Amino acid sequence: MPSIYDIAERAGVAPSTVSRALRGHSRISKETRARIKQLADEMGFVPNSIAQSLVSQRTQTVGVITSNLADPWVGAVLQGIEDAAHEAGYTLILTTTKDRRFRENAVVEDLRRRQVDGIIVVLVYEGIEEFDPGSTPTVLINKGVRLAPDHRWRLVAVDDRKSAGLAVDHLLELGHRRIAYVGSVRRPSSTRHRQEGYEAALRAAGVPVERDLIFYPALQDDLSAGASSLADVLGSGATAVFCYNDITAIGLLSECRRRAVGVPDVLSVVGFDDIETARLVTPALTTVAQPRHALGQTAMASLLRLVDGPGDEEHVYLSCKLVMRESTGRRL
Amino acid sequence: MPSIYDIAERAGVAPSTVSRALRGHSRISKETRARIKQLADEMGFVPNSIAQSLVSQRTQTVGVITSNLADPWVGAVLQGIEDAAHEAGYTLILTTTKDRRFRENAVVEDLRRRQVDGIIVVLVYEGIEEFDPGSTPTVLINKGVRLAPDHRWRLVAVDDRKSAGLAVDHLLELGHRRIAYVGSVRRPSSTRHRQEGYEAALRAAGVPVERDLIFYPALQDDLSAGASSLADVLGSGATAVFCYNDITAIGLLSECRRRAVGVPDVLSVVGFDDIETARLVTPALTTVAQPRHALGQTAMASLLRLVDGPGDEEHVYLSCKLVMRESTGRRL
DNA sequence: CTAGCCTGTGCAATCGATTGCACAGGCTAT
DNA sequence: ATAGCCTGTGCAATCGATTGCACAGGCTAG
Repeated sequence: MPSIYDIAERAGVAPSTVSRALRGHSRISKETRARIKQLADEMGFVPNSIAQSLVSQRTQTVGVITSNLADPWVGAVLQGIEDAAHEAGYTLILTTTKDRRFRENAVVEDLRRRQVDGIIVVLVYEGIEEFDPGSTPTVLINKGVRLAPDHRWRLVAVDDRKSAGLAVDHLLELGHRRIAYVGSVRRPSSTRHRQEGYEAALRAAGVPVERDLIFYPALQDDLSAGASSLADVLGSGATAVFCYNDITAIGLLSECRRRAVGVPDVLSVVGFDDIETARLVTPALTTVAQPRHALGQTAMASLLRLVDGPGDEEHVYLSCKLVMRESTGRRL
Repeated sequence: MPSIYDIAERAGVAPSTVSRALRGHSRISKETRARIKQLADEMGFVPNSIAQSLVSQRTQTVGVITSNLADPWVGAVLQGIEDAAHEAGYTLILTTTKDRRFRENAVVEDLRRRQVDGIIVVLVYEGIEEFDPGSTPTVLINKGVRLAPDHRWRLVAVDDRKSAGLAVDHLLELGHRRIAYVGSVRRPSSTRHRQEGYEAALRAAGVPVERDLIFYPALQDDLSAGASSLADVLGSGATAVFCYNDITAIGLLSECRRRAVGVPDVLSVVGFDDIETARLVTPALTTVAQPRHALGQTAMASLLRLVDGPGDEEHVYLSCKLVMRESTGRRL
């Protein structure tokens, strides 16, 4: 790999002249510049950004900490981050916590060694109170956690409360009055927010909130939790149900099929997340789509502002979109 | 951020002594070492790996080029790469081609600037004949492409031919004799390999290959392609069908439902890929699972060998596994 | 004719580590 | 007693760039 020294020698000038010629310094004569540029091309010169970083004290790099790369939600967010990073001339360094909570800090040390300009944390699990990014500018993207605004890092997240309202409003508009909520025991924080949104939407429509329309199936696995909740949901006299997430809704949907419960005729079902399967099942699932790509983009934009000036960034909450498909219909 | 110079000053020794103490050089006395280590801790010293890389000429970094991070297949492979990389003390630098073919070379230049020790390319599309990683050790993971063994880079891929055989053997064992194949017009290379595997399996069982059992629906979208092929498949008198991928199979499955065609009673259906949806649809889809995580791990292991010695690595083809679910059954 | 300015280039320090070589002092072996 | 060895530390070069300052030569202005 040729360096500017090799070019300098061949061109019969000093390395500093090569450096200046290549970066277009104004005091280098047109001829010298052209000659050096051509020589660099011929020799296949590629500037060593490691050396550049050492002097500039900037790596043009941001570290990304994810829980699990195989999670499609994480992947979509990551793509949003990458798009924004690429646009700004930044490159991503990727690490994972391998779904083991409290491993975040070990990972941060690695990133600090590598002198990342900033850190973005993308997690699907809750509970990272111990996390400490030190002095490195950090933005957190999380499915569920809602942080106090005085934390040292910034949060970009989905507004669970408002988004849940979207689903419930849709069911109300279809004429449903007895609407059930099936929550998740695994996500105490975000399920609570969605339940709050559910309740608020009902109240706003003048529909009383009834405790016996709210279910928290005890199973750890969302799919079977959803399936197991069907009996209760039907027993409660509900004509529609809003599920914590798509997996729960799909579990419930397949149980409907097994028991020949018509969807949406007998029961309307709404999920949350808009995973790929939602559009693939029959009937296709009506659900609330998270702006996954935008989460990533927004986080990156936020981080870049943090890296440049000590901007007083606020936490950002993005709204979701309702995606109407075939699993919801008018109350008959 | 304190450097070894700051520590040296405080400890009253030379920077070289600090460096040696911290890395456990044998000629540094026990006391000096302990004193310096403690001082480093107190000052919150973090070694600057940028500076280390400059002298060691190694960044302990591999560049990963992906087509699209939002693709779950890519995500799973990536996780395999990360696991193996982390184990070996390497960190990943992530870039994408944003699904635009022929952008790979632009991305490579970026990685070379950053002095990556090696490159792994993870693509879902075919056709990268122009790709040139230069002198950087490179391993390619691809869903479909089969390369001549004299290429400058190594390939880690799934053995499409053999894997397709798994699916067809399963159907043969269930007593099926008229087995259809639904291919994809979008993946000329890999669909051909799977079709070859399909034909080979039939022949091996003494079942003649019939051209009118092989379909290539003209639609670009796999889901509707699958759905649209059902009429032809049934018309051909097939009692079972092997689809190019899960999306095609799922499209076909939902068309079965719409037309009240019993699965697996009337028609057995097998897919390929084992996407998440395969286990979520009803009936759950029997399919061929790709060792996605292992693809990543193997590629990383291969790359590390390439980085160390100029090993004469061969291309590696991994086998898939059949996942039996509910969409296949005995021929009635 | 000379002081001062502009243009184009080189010198050398710097970023934060690593490492070959030199050297001082104490010890052992002959 | 002295040569030679070991131990513990420091000096200075190096990796590949960037950049403030110096300087030479040509030009313009007075």
